[in-house]
Amino acid sequence: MQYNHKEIEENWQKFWADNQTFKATNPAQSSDKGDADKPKYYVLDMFPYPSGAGLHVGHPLGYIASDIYARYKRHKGFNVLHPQGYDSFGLPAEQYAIQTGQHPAKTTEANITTYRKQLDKIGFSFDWSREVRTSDPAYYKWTQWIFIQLFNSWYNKDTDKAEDIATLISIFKKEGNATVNAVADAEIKPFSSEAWKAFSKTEQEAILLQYRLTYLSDTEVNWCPVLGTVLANDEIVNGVSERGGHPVVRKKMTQWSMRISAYAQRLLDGLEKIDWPQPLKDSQTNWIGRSQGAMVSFDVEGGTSKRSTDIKLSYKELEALKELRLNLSKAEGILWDELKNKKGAAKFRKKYTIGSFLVDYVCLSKNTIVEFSGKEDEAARTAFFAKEGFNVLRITNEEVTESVLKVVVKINNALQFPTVVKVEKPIANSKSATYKIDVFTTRPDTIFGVSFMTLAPEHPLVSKIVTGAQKKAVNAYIKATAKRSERERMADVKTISGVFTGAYALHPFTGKKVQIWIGDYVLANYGTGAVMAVPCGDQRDYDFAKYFDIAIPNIFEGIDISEAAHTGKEGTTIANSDFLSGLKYKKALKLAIFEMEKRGFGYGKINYRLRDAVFSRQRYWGEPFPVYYKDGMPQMIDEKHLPIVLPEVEKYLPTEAGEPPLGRATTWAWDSRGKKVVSNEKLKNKTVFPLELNTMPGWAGSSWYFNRYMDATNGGVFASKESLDYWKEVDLYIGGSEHATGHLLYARFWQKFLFDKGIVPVDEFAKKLINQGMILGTSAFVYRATAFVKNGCDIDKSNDDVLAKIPILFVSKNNFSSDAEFETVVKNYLLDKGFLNPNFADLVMITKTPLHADVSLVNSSDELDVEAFKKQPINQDYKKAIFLLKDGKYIVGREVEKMSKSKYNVVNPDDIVEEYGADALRLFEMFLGPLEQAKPWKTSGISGVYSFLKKFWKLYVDENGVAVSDEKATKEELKTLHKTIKKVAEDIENFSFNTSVATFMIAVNELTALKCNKKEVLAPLLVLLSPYAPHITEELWSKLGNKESISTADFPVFDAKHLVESAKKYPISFNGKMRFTIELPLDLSKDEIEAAVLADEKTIAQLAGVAPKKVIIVPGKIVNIVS
RNA sequence: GCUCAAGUGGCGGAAUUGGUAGACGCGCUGGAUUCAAAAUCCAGUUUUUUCGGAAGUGCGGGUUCGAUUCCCGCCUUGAGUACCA
Repeated sequence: MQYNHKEIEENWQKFWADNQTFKATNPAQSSDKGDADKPKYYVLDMFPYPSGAGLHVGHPLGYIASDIYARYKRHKGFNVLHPQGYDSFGLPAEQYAIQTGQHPAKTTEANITTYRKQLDKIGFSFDWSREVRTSDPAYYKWTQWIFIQLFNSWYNKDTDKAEDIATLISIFKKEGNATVNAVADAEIKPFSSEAWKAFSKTEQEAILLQYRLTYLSDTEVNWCPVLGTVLANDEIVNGVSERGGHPVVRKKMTQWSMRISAYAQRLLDGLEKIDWPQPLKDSQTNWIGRSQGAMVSFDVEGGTSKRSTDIKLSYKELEALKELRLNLSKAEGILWDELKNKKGAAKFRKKYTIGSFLVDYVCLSKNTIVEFSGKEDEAARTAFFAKEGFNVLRITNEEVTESVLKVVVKINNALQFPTVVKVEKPIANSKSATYKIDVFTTRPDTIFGVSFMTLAPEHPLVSKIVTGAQKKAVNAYIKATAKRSERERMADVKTISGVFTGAYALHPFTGKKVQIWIGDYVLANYGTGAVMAVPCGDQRDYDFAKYFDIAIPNIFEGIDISEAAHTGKEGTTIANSDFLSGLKYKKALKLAIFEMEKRGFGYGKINYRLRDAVFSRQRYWGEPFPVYYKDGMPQMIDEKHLPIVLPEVEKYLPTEAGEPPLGRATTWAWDSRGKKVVSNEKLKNKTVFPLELNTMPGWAGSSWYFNRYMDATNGGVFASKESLDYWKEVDLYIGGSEHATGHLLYARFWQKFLFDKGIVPVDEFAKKLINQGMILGTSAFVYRATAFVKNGCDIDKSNDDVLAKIPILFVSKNNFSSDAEFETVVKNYLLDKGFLNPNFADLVMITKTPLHADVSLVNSSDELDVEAFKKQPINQDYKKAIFLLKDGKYIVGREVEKMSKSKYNVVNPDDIVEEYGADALRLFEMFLGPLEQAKPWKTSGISGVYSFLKKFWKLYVDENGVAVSDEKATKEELKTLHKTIKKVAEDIENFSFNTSVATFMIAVNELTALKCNKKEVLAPLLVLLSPYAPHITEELWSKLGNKESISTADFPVFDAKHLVESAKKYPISFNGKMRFTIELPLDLSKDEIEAAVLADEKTIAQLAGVAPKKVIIVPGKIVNIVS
């Protein structure tokens, strides 16, 4: 009986589908399988976008790996959830629709059918009963629902989580917005509770919009005119659109945004507790871009500014303070032990200066001071602290020594119910200055090196401060900058440009005048759009100063800055900086911030690069928003009425008026009374309102699909609580690294939000993530000879004739090794065959042009099927071409490139499955190399795993059918089996699938050599191999008489006793170089080994009479003789 | 520029608490079988060699009895990212 992969695979794929073998059971569902008692394991692949091209062999790589792991976990007794679905909204289907008029839903449906067929052929253990499609209204109903939840939430920095907007409204009603510590729009005006109540409904809504986690605002967006839509930052690569490479410009539009910036710190912190690849974590860290520094406010010269006259704390005083902090009294120490563990919003500091007072403890976020009573100036202190907005709690030494817990309770109460509340004050500054320039800096320690300031040309202050004389130049510069696209500005980093505004700022410490410039090296949308320039410490500032001849004061001790700025910070000592002089970076940084805070013109701040994510797209094929507009204010449609289904349109293009495609829909208005979508004609009615015309971006649906799989068919809720609590999170997530700053960041953001709202039980959705490497194609090249008449030669009629005679010629790779040789070979051939007149030989030059040849025409020895090549329709022109062979073969050149149609190197998995079977494909994809690594595909290699499968089959089956005996296995056979169990289990746990395929090959080679046919060995071996090659193992499993699928058979247990050895072939090395081996019993002592080795004649020969200096013996491992 | 990852036969790759470098497979060479081919089986395949050996994991150094593995410097390739103050 021969191994017939086709028959076997078809049968078992049908069996699995008919029996729903891989359907995962939820705990609530009644189950005859008893799966709910098993521990759960959730294995997920990043679901694919079903493109028209179908799958190539690179796509299933990750799916095969996750499938092996899922199957392994089933053998190990887990209840495994392994679902699959489609990210089916997207641009390609829409663009196809624009070109052909075909509805994207239709194209998508057809593509999904193709994908499903291809996937089914590979034998995945997906639970298809849980399939999701993001474009299915039953699915996007819940995407819309999540959007509404975001709209109805705000981010409370005090509790550090998202809260219902109702809590915010009740605060507004009670005390206005002064006490609210929220992540919100930058420009929010303060108002009292009375003012809030006096606002109209629309005004109130406009204010709330500034706090909501998804909000509508006029934002500068990346507009791509060719695609007719906005793009998110991560959809732009090198200044052009990721899809299609079209130019992108900045444009102001009213857009929905997601307040992801509220989660910047938590997204960063969360990375520590998830097992994701380091490079991916690095790129998320980079993208979030946390930088620690200070906000500093500079006054613009003009008013009658009064400088703060506060006495600054000298370095000595600071040191003394530090001393105080370390030497606490007994009571102080006891209390500090309790307070220091408080984190986050109630974090305490000890011995801190407030104004000119030193307080014992302070919780800055809660504006609460705790100090021991009995200080001389208590009355003055209380008054000052109250003025500054602090709540003071006084305690006594006795209280603490008696019961520190009581004191802590007292403090906690004070924190919860503060009597005085601080008014969030802007940087307090000398009020007389007309304008201030706020800057963010990561190097407040270098503030004495400031010699000028630079504003972004777009900075709103520019027009206000520019002086008469400079107005013309400044305006011209702004105009010139605006004309340049973002891309030009980015590409052109080297050119230094800028204009002096004529205005001066005052250095906050020294009061010295510094020039204010504008320059396009300062970006309007990062930080405050302005920088304090420290030319000696920043290369860009340095270049700018050099170019415009501005002073470059040196504030670094012993550093030469005549050539370049000094950007290092460790080990540098600050000089010429007043109270900072003589300090190292770290201390100077702290002290500078300390002084700024004390004097009120600056404060320590953490800045993030992460911007809020624009959530509107001017496209058709995406989720519609559950939003209508009343009085220009967005209104959410009640969740009862979801989904709001995508309307039909005639054309998928924007309207003539420039509205998104949904602007073409004729039935796209919301009847607020009838609670349904109605015809636009009814918009005249007072209760009918226009619906949102934008759709959601591609990442909306993919930001939560992993939760939906847990309870995919639930019509009542997003997923039931029991299901969410049971499956919790993805245990293993496999997919490409290209989603690092897109999908994987947004999904983490939504998960954290859903967690805050108590909807999901965990705040990170995937415990472990693996990025599979790309499979590259191995392109094949043929080399065409092209003849030219050399430059400088007279071109006359005869030259044309010379070239006309030369035929199209392809030269086999084994004919030449260099371009020169190529030319010689071709010329010799042409001369030989009379295609070239020897008189003109020197006039003609031959060059080599490599052309892609279809890889399917090349065999495993790189030999091209020339006849088939000529027959290909695309090679019409080469029908009569001459192929210059060698040894009767045409050998192609090879090069590794990305798989793509245009390179003719795409391999379709269907063809591989047809010829070698799904099991061979699965084994081969794993055998190619480590999962995470990029590696080239070469179809010829598959013969190795294919013949392995045939050999494997032969262990069980001979000409007459199954030939497995019940005899006891030999020691050798058991050793092979257990060696294999151990290695394979370790490999799967470590995701080292390539090495376990090698292990299987070794096992089969050994068992074949031993002529093993014992069931005792062969039955467990089937289970071991079944995750990798499920079809052949199912077939043999049933042939052995089993009635159930192999998929839940117990994984064989490793028993170390089968691997125990009595002797070891010791490698004997001399000075670390292995020379020969000696077999010795393993139970010898060190001395016995040494004696035996030194007595051996090979050792004596090697030593050649020289006495060994030292003998190193590691029993069971190695012997090393030093001579 | 910065950050990260990786450099091992003709090719994909294996080997890490530092202990026999090149497992396994492809390709190649020779042989068996066959009228022939495919398939299958057997042997060989890092380099060099005076057939005893010797050298060898990108390059240079270091630590060690012993380094593909650890440390320092450099080179190359790949990926990500960038006027981020």
